[in-house]
Amino acid sequence: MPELPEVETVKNVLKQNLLNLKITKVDVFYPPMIKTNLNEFLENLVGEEFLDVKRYGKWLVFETTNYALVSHLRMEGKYYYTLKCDREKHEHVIFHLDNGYVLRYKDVRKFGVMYLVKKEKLFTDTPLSELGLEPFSKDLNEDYLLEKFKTKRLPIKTVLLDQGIMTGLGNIYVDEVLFKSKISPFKKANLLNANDCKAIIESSKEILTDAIKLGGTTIRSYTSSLGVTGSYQDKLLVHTRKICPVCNSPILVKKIGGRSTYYCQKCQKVKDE
DNA sequence: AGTGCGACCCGAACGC
DNA sequence: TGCGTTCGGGTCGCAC
Repeated sequence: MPELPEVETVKNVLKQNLLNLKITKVDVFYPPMIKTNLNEFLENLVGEEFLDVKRYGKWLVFETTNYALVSHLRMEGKYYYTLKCDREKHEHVIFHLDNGYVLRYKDVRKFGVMYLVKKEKLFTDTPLSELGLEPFSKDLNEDYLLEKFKTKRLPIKTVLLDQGIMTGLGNIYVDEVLFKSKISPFKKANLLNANDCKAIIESSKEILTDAIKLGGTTIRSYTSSLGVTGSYQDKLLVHTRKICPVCNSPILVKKIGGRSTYYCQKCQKVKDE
């Protein structure tokens, strides 16, 4: 389930493989995942060369000669880079390359999406325009979070999943960040103070840095795909755990905003409410 | 504007 | 064993 560390890992592997290769043909087998004009997607990438691969939040961006191909893996999207071969089940987009290889996008649940825009439209005509700050941004500080949080009466868990405030955290790492910050996931965001915000920022950076080093988290049994076989799952402190590693209390699981939330009732108390 | 929730998908896991 | 049901993961779109 790709969150920031998984996407970062995939990005790095793709970048190692794709630079300077040209696209000779594009196949789309599930058109609804292409959110910009389908014919332009099929035609405009032909002859384009991969110049860079970047990550913004959980989004992948392939920069080509003239275009930006924006790709979100959602929960199960994967890329494979292999010698040309037959399409396999659940592969929805195949980019043919000028070295005899293909870049294949596989997504069992078909939740992933792609956009193709002219490079200069990347931050105006795609969902990237809606993203908040990167966790590692210099502009991410207590004041920024306090300002964003002050109008939000939703649980902090829900607010940290809002990619328009801070990008990159998903269901797993949000639980980890709140545990490390000793903040209850139920606490209303507008009730957090500067110290809470500071803790969230520091925890996020530490956890994401650590997870990137380990190649991300692999919770479900993934077949080996490009980049996505991390080992951070072994370091998770609350998510999927039964016993709190700090105080040995049972870890509780409850739904917040429809999402399974793991937390320690003793270490993560709701204060000042 | 903020909030709540269904929709999008499909296979694995679960219950009977 | 076989069947039906539930669940999950990120984001969007709609209604209030």
